[in-house]
Amino acid sequence: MDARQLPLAQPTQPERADATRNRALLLSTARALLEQNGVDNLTMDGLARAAGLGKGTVFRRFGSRTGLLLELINEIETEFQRRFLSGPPPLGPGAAPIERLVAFGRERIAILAVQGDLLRAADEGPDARFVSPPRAAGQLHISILLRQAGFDGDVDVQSFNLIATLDAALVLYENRGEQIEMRRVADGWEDLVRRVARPRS
Amino acid sequence: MDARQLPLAQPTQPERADATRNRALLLSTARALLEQNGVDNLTMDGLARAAGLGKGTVFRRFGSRTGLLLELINEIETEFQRRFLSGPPPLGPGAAPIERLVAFGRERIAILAVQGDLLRAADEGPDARFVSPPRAAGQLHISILLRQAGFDGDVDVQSFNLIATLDAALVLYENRGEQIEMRRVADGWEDLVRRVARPRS
DNA sequence: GGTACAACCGGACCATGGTCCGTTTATTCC
DNA sequence: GGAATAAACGGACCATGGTCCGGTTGTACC
Repeated sequence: MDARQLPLAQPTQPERADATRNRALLLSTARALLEQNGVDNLTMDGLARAAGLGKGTVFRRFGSRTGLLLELINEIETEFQRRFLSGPPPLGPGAAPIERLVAFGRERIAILAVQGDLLRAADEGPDARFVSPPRAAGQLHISILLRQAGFDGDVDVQSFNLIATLDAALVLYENRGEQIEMRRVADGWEDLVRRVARPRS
Repeated sequence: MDARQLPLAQPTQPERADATRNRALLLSTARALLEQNGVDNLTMDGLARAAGLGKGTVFRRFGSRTGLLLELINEIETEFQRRFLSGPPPLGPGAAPIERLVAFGRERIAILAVQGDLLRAADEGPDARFVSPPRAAGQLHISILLRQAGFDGDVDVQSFNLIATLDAALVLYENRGEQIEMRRVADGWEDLVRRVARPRS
């Protein structure tokens, strides 16, 4: 059992009171703007102005637009993580590894169906896409389950392959661009997992 | 047998002579800049200046930076496409479908090992990533081979899943970020394909 | 050749992510 | 409370992808 958590979730170094206040203000303002205009229209400058702060402040707090989105997503990801790490089966511990894997993907896809746009926007940038802590946590989880299931292949590589299959942009494109219902995508995940997990030859 | 080709490869509507000339000039200039400075330092304005043309011209010819990169890549993709559509086996026709699938991924990964940065840069943008003609062609190819192999699952969804596994950014991250040798990535592809293609249950 | 028109060209202009640095302010320690 | 310091702040500034439109030029047709 690996207890790695989202770094975002743990309290960071002591932050000055005004900084903390502004972070909270920015996050709530961002959420409001998000709900109102959608993620595509959330600009850093606009957020700064709406919060009555300077643009520099926004960047200092979150580093980049992606960083901001990552914090906005944090709640969703943390909740998901909690559920697959310690929630009820079949997602959480207690069910067979394969069943947990199946549930993991199905849950993920269900989340994407609802929060897809935000999740997708959050891992933009061709590089940063793989560095995000939530993604790393999910991949680690897959690795662990694969091993527990007695997977007899290259766990590292296959965990990359499996999680790539749950990429927000990919799933959203299948669904919206290609008109494939989420149900089929989810069934596809289950089928893939079961095929992959069977002993080799 | 589906003869769909890269739209890029077929001659488009008659283009005025100066336009054609400038397109060629821009492409060769871009290639020179690319070799010299790397893809990250190729800017549209810089290209225009280096070619002695206006920025608007560059955008008119290629639509966007991604469009330009797509044309730069066209040669590589067309060649690859030719090989898997009509080249010698096991990549081309003549080998068993599964073997062709295996060869397809291995070849793709080999190409990424060499031209990775350019290929990755070419499908940026969270949306446009799936629309690019080369990708569509590759996915279609996978679909066809899966069917020929008698695959008994959801071909559409699994072709998405399989091709996602060969994404440039993903493979490059495995290799460079996680220090997984390309050989392992390629072996992982083969293993994945063979597992997926076996009859269900 | 001349004329008309569509296509092309250029570069000013815009939007937005990100950086910089002089100024302000919270905090700590006397 | 006051001084010292590190952190935070703000907004001007930069780079770059992308748009626009008035002027130019290739091409077709007479």
